[in-house]
Amino acid sequence: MIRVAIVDDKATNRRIVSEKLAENKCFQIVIAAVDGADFLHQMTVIEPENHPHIVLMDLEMPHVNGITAIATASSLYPQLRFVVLTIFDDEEKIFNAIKAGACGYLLKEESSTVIADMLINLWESGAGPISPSIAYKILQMVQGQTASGLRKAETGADIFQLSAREKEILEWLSQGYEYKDIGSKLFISPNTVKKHCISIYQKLHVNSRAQALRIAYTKGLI
Amino acid sequence: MIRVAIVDDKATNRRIVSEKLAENKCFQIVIAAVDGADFLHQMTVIEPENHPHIVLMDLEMPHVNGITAIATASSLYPQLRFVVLTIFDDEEKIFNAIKAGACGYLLKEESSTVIADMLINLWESGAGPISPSIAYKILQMVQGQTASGLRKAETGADIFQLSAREKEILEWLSQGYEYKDIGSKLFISPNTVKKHCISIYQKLHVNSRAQALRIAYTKGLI
DNA sequence: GTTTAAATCATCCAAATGGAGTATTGTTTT
DNA sequence: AAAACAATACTCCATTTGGATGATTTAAAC
Repeated sequence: MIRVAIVDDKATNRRIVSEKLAENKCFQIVIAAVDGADFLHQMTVIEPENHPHIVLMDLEMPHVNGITAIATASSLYPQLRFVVLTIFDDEEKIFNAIKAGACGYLLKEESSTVIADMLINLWESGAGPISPSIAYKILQMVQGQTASGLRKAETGADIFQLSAREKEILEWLSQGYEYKDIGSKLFISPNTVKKHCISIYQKLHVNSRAQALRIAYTKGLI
Repeated sequence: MIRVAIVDDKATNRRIVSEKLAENKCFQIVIAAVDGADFLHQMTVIEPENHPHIVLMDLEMPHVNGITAIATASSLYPQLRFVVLTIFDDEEKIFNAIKAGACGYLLKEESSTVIADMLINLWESGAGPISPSIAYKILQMVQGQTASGLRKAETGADIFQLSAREKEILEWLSQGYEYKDIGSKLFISPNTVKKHCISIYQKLHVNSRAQALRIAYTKGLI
């Protein structure tokens, strides 16, 4: 029997989740709390042998939000497994919840069987349950291609007053194409492409492709 | 119709995957390659309008392994989506594959319907397909509780197995210096610098400085 | 209406680059 | 001891690049 705590400020949500889990007889709801403060308090009054194994935590709650509650409770009760169960899937919240100590992150839109299966799997194998779309966002965090890692193309390119055509050609240059390739793509002579390149180098105050690409990459021109 | 490439050194595996996808009429296998080098070569001879949308990549292959192939190809063909399809689930490989540019990571044990569903979802919504147990390992990386997640600093350049000297020369190249400049700085012949450069290009599977620098910048080698 | 700027294309030339070899010298690894 | 690898260096060759210079056309700016 897996003991589960539900933390959500909406009574309707708590009831829906309870009913979803009730379809499977191996779950037992031992705590239903309205926010983080309520959950932490109930944990202090319940006997340790009746502590929940898994805590389903909503994020948007009054008084003490889910992130804070996870961060606090995971320190006080390291044996608890915290699963975020929410409708929010923005990177900020995902990242903070994970850093706070959540071992899983499920969207409320998941079907009851999926949620039940994943919680049972968490219980049996220890693998945290994660909704596919959340998993992909986490992957992107590891990849570093989001939020912190992305650069805005508009700001950098205009300092050097490159014309639209020059920006276009710089883009192709960065892809590794040579004069005649770019000429074919744009239906112009390779000589013209070369002319544009030299103009670009002059505006960037360099005299080789590698130097131009260095500026392009480091200043966010491409 | 989703065009798919399969890269696996075992003919049996390629056939099994083909048959799994053949159950769903919306997939079309456009490339079947035996290793990374084979795949990269086939990409150069196929017309761009027939390029695959999704590349299913095994990791353990002779000549050019999957990680290197993804790192190279994702720079050369940014529009491709790379999905690792393998039996391995150790953190080292997951981490390297993600850093190399994979957008998904599926275990071969997944059923054909699950694989098909996730690839279709990738096609329709852009969300990378990730097996649940893999997703949890990625989450742990973000949490910073695992070994391979912690030493992320060194990994970038090591995917391509560049020697220390080659990394050094790649660094100078990115600064915009030419053979003779670098030779003077390192007290070696420009001929030797050139030799190193060509070795670097071979390891990166490119054939120009601009292409090498693109990979270097986008994969964090410099 | 003239000026200015951008985009187009060309020719000539010197330098740099990419590629295929061959070869020597040290380390490692086996 | 042999094999593999890394770093060094060279030659020969075709291609690419950077630069200078001149020219035409079109569109926007004054």
